[in-house]
Amino acid sequence: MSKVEAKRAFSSKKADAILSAALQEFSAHGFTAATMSQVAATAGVSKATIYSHFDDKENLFVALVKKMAQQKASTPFWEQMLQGDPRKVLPLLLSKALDTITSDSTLLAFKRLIIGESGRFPKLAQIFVCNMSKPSLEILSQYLATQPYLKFADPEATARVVVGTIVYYTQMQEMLHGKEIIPMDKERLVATLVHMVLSSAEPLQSEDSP
Amino acid sequence: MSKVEAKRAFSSKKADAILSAALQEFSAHGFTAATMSQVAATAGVSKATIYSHFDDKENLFVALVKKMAQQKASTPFWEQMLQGDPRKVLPLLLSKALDTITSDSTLLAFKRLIIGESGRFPKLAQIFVCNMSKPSLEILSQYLATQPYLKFADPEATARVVVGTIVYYTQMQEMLHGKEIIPMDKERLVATLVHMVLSSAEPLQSEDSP
DNA sequence: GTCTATAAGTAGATAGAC
DNA sequence: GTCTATCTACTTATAGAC
Repeated sequence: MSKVEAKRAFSSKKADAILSAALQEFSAHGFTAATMSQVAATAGVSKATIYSHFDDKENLFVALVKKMAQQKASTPFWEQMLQGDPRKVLPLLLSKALDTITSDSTLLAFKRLIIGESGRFPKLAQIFVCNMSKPSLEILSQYLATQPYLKFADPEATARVVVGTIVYYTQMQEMLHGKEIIPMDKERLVATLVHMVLSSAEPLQSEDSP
Repeated sequence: MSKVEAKRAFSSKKADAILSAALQEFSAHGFTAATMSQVAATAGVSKATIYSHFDDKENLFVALVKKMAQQKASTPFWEQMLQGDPRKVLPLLLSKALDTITSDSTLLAFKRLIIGESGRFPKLAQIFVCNMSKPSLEILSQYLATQPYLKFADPEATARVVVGTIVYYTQMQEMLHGKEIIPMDKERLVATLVHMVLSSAEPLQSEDSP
């Protein structure tokens, strides 16, 4: 990659270090409580260097969210898992999704940040929705809509129920520290959700008798 | 109520005004960005008066959350709605719940605040879960478990799916400003969710043939 | 109990040396 | 391009008058 291209993509060694530090600091303390001095220290640069790369604190925050949005929009993983019989695929997928989401504490803190600042930075919340929520809903909805032996009356709405259940569970248990207050076994939830999804579909034609 | 009782309940005219102002300011700007000067101005008192009622800023925040938790834990409304045939009750209840949640912008901002600060104030997040989330789940779970003509394999998990769907929808559409990005008609979601809940239950015995 | 005035500290942002 | 040193504004919290 040429120097010009690197410049166009806003990526340099220092800038990356700054954005990485910004992720840490903003996630840990929130937008306002995070200080430019601490971001500089974590990034191993001076404050002045930050200001030479980013206009101001707000701008740094915007750049961070945009970077995370395009980086974490890794849908290919889900797409390759969503193939085959829902009775086999859904339990595995949802179980795996729950494990992945609950174990990524960096992403957890980042989501706290986005939601917490969504009132003051609506545009950034929309970037998050556009790049991270929308693709998940669309991929799952698409999968449900194209099942050969199952007819879902409203695949889009069904996808909302599925994703909503997963997201709500992780928010309650992990994000809001509700594990001990409202305990719920992960597999119980997955089993119930899968059962609800499958029983709501009409069998389109018997797969045993062609 | 005697003066002593009023004191015991930590309620005085000034303290109430301060807590009310704190709700506004913290909700609008977040914990750190909200200033004690602005809280004082909104409450119509001086900063020193705030510090005579509450030890410090953090303490004021804690007092606010505790007050909101006991005030907004208004379950009696839902309890009286949850009576009768689920096929009639659930559509009405869920539709009403969505309307109520999406229209209360004060509560919306407060939830942003709780989630945003849940990393730095885990205890407050737990108070929220304990007083606002847990009761909803329990009441709905109880209702599902006691249906005479429907047998739910796991009422608790089913309640998670229902509440999760509702909460996720309001978070996406309202909290994160996703209305135009991922539009979804409210009634479509309710219809699909109700269908999924009912179709997942086993008919316990015919209600037409006793 | 409540206010005015102020102390003490820290934030974001920049000027100028290298 | 990056750093050190600094400026200005604002924050929490309090001391002392009423």
